[in-house]
Amino acid sequence: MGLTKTEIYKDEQNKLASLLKVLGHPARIAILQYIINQKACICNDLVEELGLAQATISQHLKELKTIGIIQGSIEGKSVCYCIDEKVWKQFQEEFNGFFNQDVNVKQCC
Amino acid sequence: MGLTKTEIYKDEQNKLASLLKVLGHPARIAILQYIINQKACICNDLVEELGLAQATISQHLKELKTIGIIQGSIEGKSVCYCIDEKVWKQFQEEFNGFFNQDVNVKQCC
DNA sequence: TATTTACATCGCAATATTACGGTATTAAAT
DNA sequence: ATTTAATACCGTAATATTGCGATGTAAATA
Repeated sequence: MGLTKTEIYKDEQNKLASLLKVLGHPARIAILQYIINQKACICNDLVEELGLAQATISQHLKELKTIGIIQGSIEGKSVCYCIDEKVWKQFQEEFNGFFNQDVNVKQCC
Repeated sequence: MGLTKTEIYKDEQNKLASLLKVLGHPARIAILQYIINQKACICNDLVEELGLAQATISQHLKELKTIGIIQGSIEGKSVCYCIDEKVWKQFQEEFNGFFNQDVNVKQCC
């Protein structure tokens, strides 16, 4: 075990859950916030901002890249990471679709 | 290792990440959707809807209860789970605050 | 009272995640 | 040409998560 049974869920549920899972780590939230506020964009700046090893930051950046929310472009010997606006907006819609839906609270509890 | 270094992040970042982490599993998304749509509310109904063992469903329900998004009330020998509307709305705001913020896409990438 | 039903909890095995040191690569600087 | 700097990737140890069978518990029912 330790393996999620993805087969039994709808594609949408798996997709939404996997996005939320990637975002469900404080380092990745922090990285996104730094990038969004333009406090840092270069990997090495993030290493100094957060107190994590370079290998660890690189790994988190990779996961964020996997879901497409950021993209990196080589800038000399550094890499500049930015939000992919298109994907960010897709996610906004995805999350709004779920979290901003009407909750049917019948008086069963 | 394998232990997240929570000390180095802001409280808000840790909080948001931990909410997202709990929601980052398809079973928990599916459970929330069933409850929201009133397709199921009783634990045992969820066991039949999803194809997971009762122990597993119970564990996922527990995690959802931990973040307060659902609450359970004893109903004879069953337990009825419902969305906690107050908490749900708090989460909406929390998520909207993050995902609906303006993304500063400077032309660095 | 004995049995059944609906859950929660425990304990385990399998797998995943987190964090990091070490190393390879590539580009700039010397 | 060598060195330095920035980063990706690999392997590994520690820990967390997933899923489930087994067991315990409380309420309903026979």
